[in-house]
Amino acid sequence: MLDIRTLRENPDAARAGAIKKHLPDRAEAVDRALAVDTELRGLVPTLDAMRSEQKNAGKQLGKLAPEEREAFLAVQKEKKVELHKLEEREKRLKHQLEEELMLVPNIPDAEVPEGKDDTLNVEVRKWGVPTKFDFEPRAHYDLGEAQGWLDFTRAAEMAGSRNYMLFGDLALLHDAVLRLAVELMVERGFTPIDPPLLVRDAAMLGTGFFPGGEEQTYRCEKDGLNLIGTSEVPVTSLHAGEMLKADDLPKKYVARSACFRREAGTYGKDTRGLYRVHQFQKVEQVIVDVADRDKSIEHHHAIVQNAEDLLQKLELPYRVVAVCGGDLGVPQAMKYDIETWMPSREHYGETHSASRFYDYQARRLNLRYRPKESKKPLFCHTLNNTVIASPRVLIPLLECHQNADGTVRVPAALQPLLGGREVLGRAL
RNA sequence: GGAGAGGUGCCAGAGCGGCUGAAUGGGCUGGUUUCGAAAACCAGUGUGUGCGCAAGUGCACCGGGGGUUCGAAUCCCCCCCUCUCCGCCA
Repeated sequence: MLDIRTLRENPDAARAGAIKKHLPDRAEAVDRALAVDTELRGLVPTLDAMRSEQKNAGKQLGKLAPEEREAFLAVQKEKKVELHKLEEREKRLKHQLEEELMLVPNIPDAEVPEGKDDTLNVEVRKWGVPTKFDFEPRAHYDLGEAQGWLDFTRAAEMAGSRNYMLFGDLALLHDAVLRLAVELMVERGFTPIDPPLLVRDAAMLGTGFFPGGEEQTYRCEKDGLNLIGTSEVPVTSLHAGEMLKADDLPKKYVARSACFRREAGTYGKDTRGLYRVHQFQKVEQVIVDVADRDKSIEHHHAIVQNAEDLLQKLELPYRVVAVCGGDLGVPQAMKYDIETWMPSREHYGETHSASRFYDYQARRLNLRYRPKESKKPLFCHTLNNTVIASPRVLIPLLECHQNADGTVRVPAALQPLLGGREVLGRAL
């Protein structure tokens, strides 16, 4: 969340930010928060004075003559009732302020392009060229089913739509690509993590998925737990409530986990194949560092580069886009997506999402560090990016690397993880 | 699931109705000492928020939320978490 002071000093920036994100109702939260804040600030001095008086009165009690005591206590009792009423109101206002503040989106950076949805994202750069075929290429679902690698029918039968099962070499490829991603990141100094998949609301709220993302989240109501849609949630929450040492920063983590998404409201969208599914595996990179905007931007570029390097090892053409305001999430200040070429879609399809938050998440998570120079604790900055998400990345892997006979070429980087094999599948 | 023990500042750990925002130790900062360092010694050092140019000062905060009381870190209730034992189980 934003600092209430930011709202007081520059409410227009917060409002404009929500508008740029095409969240007009969230812009209204700015004004509601400020109204509550004003009321609260009017109340507090009165309350402080009353409490101060009460405290001192208590200390004087012992000095009083016994016959004076009874009258004194009667007066104190009355004052207590009055104080209690005001304290109730203070409590309500504080809760309200917290609620409204949680609704106010992070302010998008100036460099975030204007636009209402992903069609207005702006291409930043491209690597490789969309694959050309001298034969009729197959879509991954046709290829996969023909090879006996994929079964959507039975998966849907037992688990509902948007489910899949991977078999044989495709199951191995899926695992190999995830392992390659983890290896690359560990080489680059990231600490591997296997995180919890079920988390409390605090983690969802802290990372900015709640309020707002409840409909996208599978919830285990019996235990009050939520299945994560990304390991960003448990990993960024790792140090919630802590006071980190400046010397221990930056923290760089890479987590591999299953991810679960309800995909509510996407009926009829991307219904075929492995593109939009309820459950997938993702390797995610997370950085927690000091509160320095330039450093955050630097990290941001670095984590995008990490993902690009992996895609290049996988020999997949991709492009990087700067995500526009309307396609930006509530907590993000700036986001790059990486889109990988998917022949069956005849388009680049989103495979990665790299966000920087500055201190927006850290503030919600109460994630702080003690800077070296000043002694005042500051909120950390957080960032994250996909390293790889599978099976979605299997779409370009199968489709771009397919041969005319239906076999699939294995990029050199993956061969050691697949027993040295250069080709998967049989001639169809 | 059953039975106990506990959650206090950056960390460890006392306190168990007012004199406690909190002993003590560690850490950290500054100083003395030293050619320099270590050690030793001295001093300072919580977080948030209000007022103030500042020095300073009011208030809140001892896992979270309620309650008792003129007054709660301390007493009572609920919840969360950690640990030990028993049961169950991968």
